Amino acid sequence: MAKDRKIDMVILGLLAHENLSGYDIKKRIDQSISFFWKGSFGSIYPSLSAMTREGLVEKVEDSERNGGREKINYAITSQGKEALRSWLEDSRAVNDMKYETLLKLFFGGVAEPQISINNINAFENEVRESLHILKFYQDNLSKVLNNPDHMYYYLTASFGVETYEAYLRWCTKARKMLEKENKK
Amino acid sequence: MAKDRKIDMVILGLLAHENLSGYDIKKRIDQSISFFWKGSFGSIYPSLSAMTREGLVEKVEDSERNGGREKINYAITSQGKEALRSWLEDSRAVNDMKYETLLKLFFGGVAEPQISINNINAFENEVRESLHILKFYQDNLSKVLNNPDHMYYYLTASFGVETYEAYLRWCTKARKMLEKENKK
DNA sequence: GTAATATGTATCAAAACGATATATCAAATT
DNA sequence: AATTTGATATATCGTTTTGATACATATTAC
Repeated sequence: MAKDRKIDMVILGLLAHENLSGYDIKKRIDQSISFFWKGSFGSIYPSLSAMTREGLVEKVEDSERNGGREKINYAITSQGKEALRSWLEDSRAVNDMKYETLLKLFFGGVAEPQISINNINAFENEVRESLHILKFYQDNLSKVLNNPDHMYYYLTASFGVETYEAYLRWCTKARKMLEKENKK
Repeated sequence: MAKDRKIDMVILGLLAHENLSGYDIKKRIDQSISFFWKGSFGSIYPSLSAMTREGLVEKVEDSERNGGREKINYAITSQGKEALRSWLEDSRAVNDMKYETLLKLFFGGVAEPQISINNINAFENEVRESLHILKFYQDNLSKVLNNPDHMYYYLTASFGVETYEAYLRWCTKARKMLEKENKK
């Protein structure tokens, strides 16, 4: 992977809006972008250390600490903002998928069709659930499109809705084909 | 990541059909499944060594060597077939996305809308190209559906076509919204 | 002839994952 | 009042994967 650290951009992007701790960053990732990007503590904390050393972020006082245990808050620096911008302005982007469901389906021929049907059903259930949540986000965001930031969030949510609905259409077609095969 | 090595299943799945070398495996991955799963030499060769040690695959003679340099061919063992099957029969699957395009869009608010339009255009061009190839595959596979294996390949190709077309529809909508914002 | 390209195996540093360790604090339970 | 539970919070470890590079042989092009 050598010399890239995409997690840096995730963190810088989030810090561009508000100061956050490593724990907060993880929460934001899980809540808002996890359907198209994930991040673990094992990459977040080392990235914060590295970026502090490199001057892209800096530690700030834990203001408004009303209870809860002490936390280390980070702020983006002007250098960090520059790094974020130049990444944004570079239209090259790597979109990397790992669909274990498709991997199993691709090799489905070594087992009975029913096995593949089960795998598709499990996938479909997960997708249905996530789609529900995504639609809820999309709906809420559609009401605050006057705020430019929210428009960007709305567009990513819409991407999710559009693709997840495509997944479900495919599930129906694929299952039909496999059930036909199963009856042979 | 600890204790999983998904690349093992990719290799076992491919070896279930024919004996292959590490180099061949890489080619098969790039040609057939790269739109939903990737694999590098840096994971393939260590996996082959580990699985040989564990008895899931074994080295076989390089039959039909008509020129070309010497290669190390591998075959799946009965133990390997068992491992492949029990993975297939487990309907739990992790589908993990890394859409750098969406990441950039999510943080689009820190730059001008034109930047995001450029990013979407770059994405759209890539998708259009891949869709072309996927449709070609799908078309060819639709003619040989009598072979059960080909049906599974057809279904994965169809998944790609369905989702890539959804991507393109979304691109058009997103661009429109951003162009409106750009004129403000 | 020789330069460029394709074939082939292998390893390395860096990045990311998922699990785990450790600790603090608030709320609920006993 | 003491204890357990669970949320908050930081950090690190072993494992997997990536992408780059090294190295060597065979084929094709000029």
